[in-house]
Amino acid sequence: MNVLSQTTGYAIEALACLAASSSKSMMVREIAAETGIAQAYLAKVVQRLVVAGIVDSKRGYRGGISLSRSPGDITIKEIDDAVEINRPPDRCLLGMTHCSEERACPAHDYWKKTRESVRRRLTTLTLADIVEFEAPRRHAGGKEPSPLEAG
Amino acid sequence: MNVLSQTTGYAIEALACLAASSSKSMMVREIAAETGIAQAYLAKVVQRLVVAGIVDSKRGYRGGISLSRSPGDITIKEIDDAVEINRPPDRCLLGMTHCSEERACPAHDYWKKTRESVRRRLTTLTLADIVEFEAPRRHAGGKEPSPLEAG
DNA sequence: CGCTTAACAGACCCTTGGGTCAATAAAATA
DNA sequence: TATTTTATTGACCCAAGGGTCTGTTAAGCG
Repeated sequence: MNVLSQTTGYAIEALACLAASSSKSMMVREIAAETGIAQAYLAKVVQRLVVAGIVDSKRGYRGGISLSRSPGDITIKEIDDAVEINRPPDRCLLGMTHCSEERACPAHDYWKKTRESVRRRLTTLTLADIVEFEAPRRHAGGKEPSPLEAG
Repeated sequence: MNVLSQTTGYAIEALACLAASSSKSMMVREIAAETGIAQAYLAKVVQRLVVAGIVDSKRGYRGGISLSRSPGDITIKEIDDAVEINRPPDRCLLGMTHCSEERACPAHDYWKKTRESVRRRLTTLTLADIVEFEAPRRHAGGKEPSPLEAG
């Protein structure tokens, strides 16, 4: 489990941005501009979300991406699983390579419980929670003036 | 904070091996053989422990390394700090890059508490605990018990 | 139809952690 | 003193995550 990667963080931010938008569909370019994530890389991340069925995409003129479900039905854990393709197995808290269920380290049970707690948190937390939580700072205007909004 | 690196795990295993040994001093080569850690790399890891003052070293004939203090006085956190030279700052649970004390993510407080709990655990746990915990399997006879042994 | 547009896909780059290898420095001993 | 021995140091190697760049495909529009 560990902590979510920077890339997963991008996915969450992007999806939150998409969910908070008034328009159902957005271009990757717009999301990149609004979140400050590098566009080329975000495109790759989004692709994984498409494959996982979390977002729908449409190519070409007036294309873009949109959520395939309601934000409340998209869990953070799900996003993480979609992005973190072939992730390494859970690591021992103490970094010991031979630590396992049969051959445990002194912190094994403690860490197992902690991981479990985190996992619960991630399966409980949905995209809707993220959006709601970020709502205030969105209204505050944010740091990036969002050049596209002016149209 | 996150989880300790594989390298820190090596350091812990090596120090535990050293602490459990009947002889006060051991050669890096011996520790490598006993723990299964690659000798050349272990030498580098040990070096950091020397610099941090956790182990003393003596070069040349009949040289080797030894603990500078009693195992009960060496905490896991301390070992981690010694090994993890210029470590990156704590990351957000959700991987969000802009998450900070002022601009928190929905899991920020939860994760802060969890990290704190882990930190306490690591400052409490000492090398002596590791040794004690591993004592049984040490008596069981070597690293790979070789399943055939039962015969 | 051709043009434009935006998602998609692949090759490539850079940094970091883990790891090897060869040379160097100091301590004991013959 | 020469030799052996072991820690120490620096150069280099490899894989993975994060990131860029250059196309290629599929939509809409005139």
